Amino acid sequence: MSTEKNAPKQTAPAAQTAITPTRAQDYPEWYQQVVRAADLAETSDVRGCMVIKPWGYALWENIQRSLDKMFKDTGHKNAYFPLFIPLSYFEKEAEHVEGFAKECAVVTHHRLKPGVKADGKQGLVPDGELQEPLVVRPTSETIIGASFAKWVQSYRDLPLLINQWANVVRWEMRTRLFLRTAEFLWQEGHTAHATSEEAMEETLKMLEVYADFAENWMAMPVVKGEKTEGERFPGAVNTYCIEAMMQDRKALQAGTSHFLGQNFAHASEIKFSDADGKVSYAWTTSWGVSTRLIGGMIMTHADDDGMVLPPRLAPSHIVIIPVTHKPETAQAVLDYCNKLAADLRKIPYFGRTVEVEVDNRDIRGGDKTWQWIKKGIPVRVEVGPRDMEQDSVFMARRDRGHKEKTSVKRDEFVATIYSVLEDIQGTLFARAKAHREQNTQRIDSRAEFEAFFGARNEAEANESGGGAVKGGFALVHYAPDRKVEEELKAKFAVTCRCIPLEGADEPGTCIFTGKPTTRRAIFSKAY
RNA sequence: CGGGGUGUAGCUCAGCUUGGUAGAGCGCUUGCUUCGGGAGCAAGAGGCCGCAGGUUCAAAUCCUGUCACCCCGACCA
Repeated sequence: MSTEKNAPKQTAPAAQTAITPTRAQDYPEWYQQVVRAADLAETSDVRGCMVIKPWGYALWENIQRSLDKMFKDTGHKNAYFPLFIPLSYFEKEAEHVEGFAKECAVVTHHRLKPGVKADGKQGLVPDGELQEPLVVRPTSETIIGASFAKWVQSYRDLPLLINQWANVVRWEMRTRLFLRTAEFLWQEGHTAHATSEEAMEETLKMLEVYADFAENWMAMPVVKGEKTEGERFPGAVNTYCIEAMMQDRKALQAGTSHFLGQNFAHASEIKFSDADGKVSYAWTTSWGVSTRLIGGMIMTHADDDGMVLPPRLAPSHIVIIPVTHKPETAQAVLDYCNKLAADLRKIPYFGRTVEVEVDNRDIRGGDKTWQWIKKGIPVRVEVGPRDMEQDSVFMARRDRGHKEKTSVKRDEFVATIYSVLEDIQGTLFARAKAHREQNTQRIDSRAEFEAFFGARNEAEANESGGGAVKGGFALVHYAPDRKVEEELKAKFAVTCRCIPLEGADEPGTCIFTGKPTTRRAIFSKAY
């Protein structure tokens, strides 16, 4: 980051924050600092790849657990397919190849031998060239399609509802922790159906599951919508998505669900005999969400003091910090804290029990407090000799100011912790939703549209940062047109995020072409 | 792939223009004091200055090459 750049702002007296710079000063840098301060992940020596640290991985495990149950509840089974895809499989679907060709890692050799490397030094060099190169999966439609072709013979084998938890590799030019990394973790659902209607129903059902998860677990409000042609998944007939607004008012595509028609069934020969003995190609879908969701959670909830975790997914809910600087009471306080933790851990909370840390590390209390604030733990509790005497605890919530602490009777704390966590969860969602609504505008002319996004460009250009910055979600009448989208992207860095599914039809005219339309679309800058 | 920048202690960086074989802050270790709170003082550990050549009595510093990373662009279901 550039300290010179931020220096003028520091002339105004500002409250000290745990994260520097603040969101208003330099949002992208703030994001990186939050990831680091919260100990979620770090960059690795491998280009574009991240190391997910225990606190971040625990968050991913909670995402997995919750989503996995939702998938199972809707009839899906987990399976696992190879990391390597023969190049010839990949070539079967023309649009698909074209869409991914520029970002593929390719395995061409299968052993090493001593030799002279590219830099002229002695070392190990690849040897044993493969007859057919293997592509490290950027997505698995083709390799799973090959299995589906074997598994499906009759209409009685359908629907086939499969999910895979896996890593994938996309050789992106520019990467950012969680938001876009060369390797990332995700789940990919792949299903095959006898009819187009069933496949479409599945596509929308899973979109609904994603929206439910985003809003009710991540506390991240989303818009469900359909992508325009230009933003579609390569090879898909329709792509649906959930889009969320981040705190800098840019959109994040948080999940996608694709109706693939019979394109991949043709490519992979997924055929079946129907009840009349006629052979048909299956209708397939695919849908996925990734570790990008963690990036979305950060940019939705985190503040200038670091991460803020929604309780339903938080790796841990409560940290108890014993105040043990007086040796004569230290052990008693610690015992009291451990007993409190044990009682809290008996309370069920969204598929698990309340998880509690007793932080008895030998470091200063203030350090502990700030570390946990930065990690985003929902509730902090301090217990010292005086609290113990009164049988009470000193509680602070991450959704409120760090100085706002209240003394609560111990039994009341235990009795109300469930509703406190739920209250935090609700507050985070309400806050994010209000932010989105404040920054969503219905726009009815091209001039207004340009003012909405153009003003922001000027603000960015002169580095003024927060304050009067405009932009956000623009709800406009739009008749899909690739040329218009290309122009808007070039001029304003704005893309059509989706055409929202919800809400009544509203006839109008496209603000760019004047063609008649039936619904409004969302335009925004995006990650 | 085009333009710009940076590689010096675990982290953030200074030193380089005007060559003389290394510094600060934070972090870490130890001690004392302090502490219902992101402490103070003191001592200590830690780097062949990205890599390879070259110039020179002498290179973190100058020259050439190379690698890596970052930023802007292109690209990004």
